Amino acid sequence: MGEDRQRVGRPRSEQARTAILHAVDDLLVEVGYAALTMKGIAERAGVGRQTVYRWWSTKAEVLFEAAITDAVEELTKPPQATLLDDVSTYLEAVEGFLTGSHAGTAYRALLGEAQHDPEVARLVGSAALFDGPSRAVLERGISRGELPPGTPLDAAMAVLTGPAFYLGLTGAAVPGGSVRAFAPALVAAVRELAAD
Amino acid sequence: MGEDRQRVGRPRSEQARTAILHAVDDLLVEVGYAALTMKGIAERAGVGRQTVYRWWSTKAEVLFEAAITDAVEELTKPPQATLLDDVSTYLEAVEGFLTGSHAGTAYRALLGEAQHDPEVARLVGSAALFDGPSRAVLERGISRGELPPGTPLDAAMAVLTGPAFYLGLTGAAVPGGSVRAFAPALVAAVRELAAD
Amino acid sequence: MGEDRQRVGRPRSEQARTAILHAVDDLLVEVGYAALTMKGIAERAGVGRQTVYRWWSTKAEVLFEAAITDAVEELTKPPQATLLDDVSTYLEAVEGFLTGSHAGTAYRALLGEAQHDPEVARLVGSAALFDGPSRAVLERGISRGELPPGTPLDAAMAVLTGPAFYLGLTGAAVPGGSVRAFAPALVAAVRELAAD
Amino acid sequence: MGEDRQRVGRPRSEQARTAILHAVDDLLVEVGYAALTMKGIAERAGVGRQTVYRWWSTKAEVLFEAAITDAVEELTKPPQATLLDDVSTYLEAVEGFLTGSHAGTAYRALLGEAQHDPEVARLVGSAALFDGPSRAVLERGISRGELPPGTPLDAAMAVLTGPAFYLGLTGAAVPGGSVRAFAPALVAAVRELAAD
DNA sequence: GCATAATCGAGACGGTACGTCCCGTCTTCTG
DNA sequence: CAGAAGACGGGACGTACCGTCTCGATTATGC
Repeated sequence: MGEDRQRVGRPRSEQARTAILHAVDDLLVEVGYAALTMKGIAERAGVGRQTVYRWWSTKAEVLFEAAITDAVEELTKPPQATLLDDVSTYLEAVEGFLTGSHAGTAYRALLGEAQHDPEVARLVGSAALFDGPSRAVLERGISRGELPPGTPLDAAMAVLTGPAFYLGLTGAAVPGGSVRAFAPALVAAVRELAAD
Repeated sequence: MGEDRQRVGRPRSEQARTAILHAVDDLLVEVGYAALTMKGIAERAGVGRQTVYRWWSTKAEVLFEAAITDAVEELTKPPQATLLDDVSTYLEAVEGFLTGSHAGTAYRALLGEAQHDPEVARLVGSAALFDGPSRAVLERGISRGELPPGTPLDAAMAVLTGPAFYLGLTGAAVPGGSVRAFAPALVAAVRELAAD
Repeated sequence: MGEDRQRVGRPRSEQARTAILHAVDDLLVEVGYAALTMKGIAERAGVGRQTVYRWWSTKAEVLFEAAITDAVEELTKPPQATLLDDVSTYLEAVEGFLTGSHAGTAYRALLGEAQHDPEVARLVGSAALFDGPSRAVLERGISRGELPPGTPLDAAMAVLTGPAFYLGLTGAAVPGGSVRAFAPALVAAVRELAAD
Repeated sequence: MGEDRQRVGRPRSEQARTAILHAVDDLLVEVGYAALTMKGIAERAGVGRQTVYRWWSTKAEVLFEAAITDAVEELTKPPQATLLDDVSTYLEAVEGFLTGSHAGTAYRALLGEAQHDPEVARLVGSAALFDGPSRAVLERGISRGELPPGTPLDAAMAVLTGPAFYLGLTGAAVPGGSVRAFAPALVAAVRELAAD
């Protein structure tokens, strides 16, 4: 596949790698994405600048690797008994992730950067962060019989994720105080999609 | 308020102001937001650097002023005969704005910057770009009797805007080829919101 | 000539210029030429790095400007009564300059750099540091009648300067303890040159 | 002395050693001394970096070993019939060596480095490159009876070598076109030295 | 003939200077 | 007296070498 880079010579230092990922995590919280620099990351990690560049091209790539695993975990919640509960839980997870979490801050920074850098856009797009969790909710709904088997998943995923995503990204206040209140409406929307 | 800044001396050059706004517009297209610099804007406008800083603090502010009027115009479409048509037209406008338009590129860049700069977040938040157009669609629905008077507008606006916004910002492919296909589902969702 | 660079805009800061020249002088003594860096010069002078590069391309150019005036002064001694005394004094000046003086250290460093950088070679060659003083010694000898008017000056200058230069550059011990002892022999050599 | 370094283990590779010396020779000509790097030498020689460092500390040391043998050879010319011819031939050899030869370029580079690195100065001083050849010329003069037995050799060597050395190092044009023209004057100077 | 040991090429490591770019401020001349 | 021009101190950029280190592989000696 390509995973066998370099067979001779000194092997890559796992210690340096984790020090860099930790440094980028810490610095994002401490100084914010705008003030995050490759120089700063290297110094914080106690690592040569070249060592960072050797394995990642931009601060976006480092941040992506540092944050994406946590991000997926935060969005994955245990199954609920009903579709409505499942959707409510998912919406809450999305809201919490975007507005209150560490990994979510990293994701928003990356998505922001993606708006003016196609390279980062490709990187972030490759994660398709919300796809797995939202698809799981829908598939559980189908297997429970709460949704017809022909439900168009891609469209339904966008319907489930969109509103909370929009509120999180624009920083708008959540109407009604909690995004859980959207659940019945979005379930209705998904059923309507399936009916077409 | 403070509209009478400077009563003696040479008055502010309107010519310089518009040259700067045009320059920022052009440069955004030509080099992208990341490579947009205050230095570059001043040079392109044929203007001293200080003159730019005198009226705007950051490139985000210049861009905001240059793009926001166009943005509102692009999102405002003539009323349609039915709620369903109105929603379809609105969705199409949002999609076209975010993915295909000049002003939309500026908006996405600003929203991106807002993810890592609270100052810009405040600026972009103050525009609440989608609020006017989406509220208008809903109010027309109410006045036509297609929606109950008690429909919760803020929540409904997020439901209408969210899916297209999500697809536009993440660069995902639109399921079914057009966002118009979401209209029936979103109308159903809005009605469900109103029913609670 | 070209001395009128920049007629508009902020003028060059004389304060920065002298701070840089002093810094380079100090650093040469403190850390030596090899450890002299543009970065170090700028920091020592309390000046931006770009400000150094704006007016000089290399550390050699800065050092040249900082040292060359002093160098000429050190090599210029008051006229003596006889050619022999004049030559002795000149030889002593050359020796002292190359082995014991501040400006001489700078000159040796530059001449060293000139051996592997043609640009520096041109710069140092343009100074022709020993030409003025050695020619003056010879012309006084001619005007006193101690040397014939037809004495070939260029060759005589090389004969007068060469031995002390050779000893100074190679770091060899001076035979007899003082380079003054070479004077009678070199006067004889110059007379022989003139006789050809 | 210390010639028995390592008695067990893999012996030093003579092949690597000569590859390094050849590489340094080639690179000096191709890129010049300033752009000569230990990294470049190792890569050109097809050798690990450590292998170079194991046997030489600096690029100056490698260059010294690569060039010094050739240098001595170039300065050693067959004896001539008379002192004047011997001196002329020597002067020509010095000039050709410094300005036209491969080994001379290396010597000039090393002498240049010696001006700002005492370690290199010691190394180059230890060679005393011109001592052997110039002393030979003088001793032949004495044995032929053209010079008195008491001629002070060290001073005479500096007188013979200095002018051509000065012209070669400063890159000045040779007055009269050839250094051979200096020979009678320098012979006169040496005789005057002996007479004191 | 098998362990020991020093060499080899390769290449990653922590550092540091390079020369460039832009930041936001300042100081001059020009209209 | 605003505006253009452009120099100022500062600091990050991405690159190149530095000299050291850690690999696996190779090639001698000595038990």
